[in-house]
Amino acid sequence: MNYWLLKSEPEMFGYRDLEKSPKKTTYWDGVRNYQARNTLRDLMKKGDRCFFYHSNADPTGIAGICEVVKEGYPDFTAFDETHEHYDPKSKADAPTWMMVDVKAVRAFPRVITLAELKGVKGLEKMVLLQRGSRLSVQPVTAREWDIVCKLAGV
DNA sequence: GCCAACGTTGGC
DNA sequence: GCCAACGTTGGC
Repeated sequence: MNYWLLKSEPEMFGYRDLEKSPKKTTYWDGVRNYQARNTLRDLMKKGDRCFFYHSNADPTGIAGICEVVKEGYPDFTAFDETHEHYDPKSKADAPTWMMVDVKAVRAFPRVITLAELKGVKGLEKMVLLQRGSRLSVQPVTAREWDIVCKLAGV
């Protein structure tokens, strides 16, 4: 199994929104970065687990865990002129952008904040904590995963 | 609201 | 292919 971290702004869509979604599942649309797109398209597999990270939030941090339930397929919001994620460069017969479906697994008993993660031994190389890191879909190692889950008490 | 870091665009 | 300008991300 592989591990990932997904960023979302909770004012737009937070972990609670995922839990309240039908079947606790949603499509992860709106990723408009090629490196993140490649991860969604090529690397994320059914059953993989993801941290759900709240960015631009108070506090910023990891709110819970979700699971990949559908592997990469075209992000159809890019085809819709009326959608805020519309991208005229992406065509239905040659889609530029991809998405996966994720399902809520469990909320952390408390948000594990970015500030807290920064001091933790073993997380020094976590992508999230690298200077200037902006990737919205990023890999997490099994070791990092275990450390964070232990911190959260799950 | 500020601003540093990053990715993309487009002129040359 | 270089690089300046621009737009976006995201912490604070």
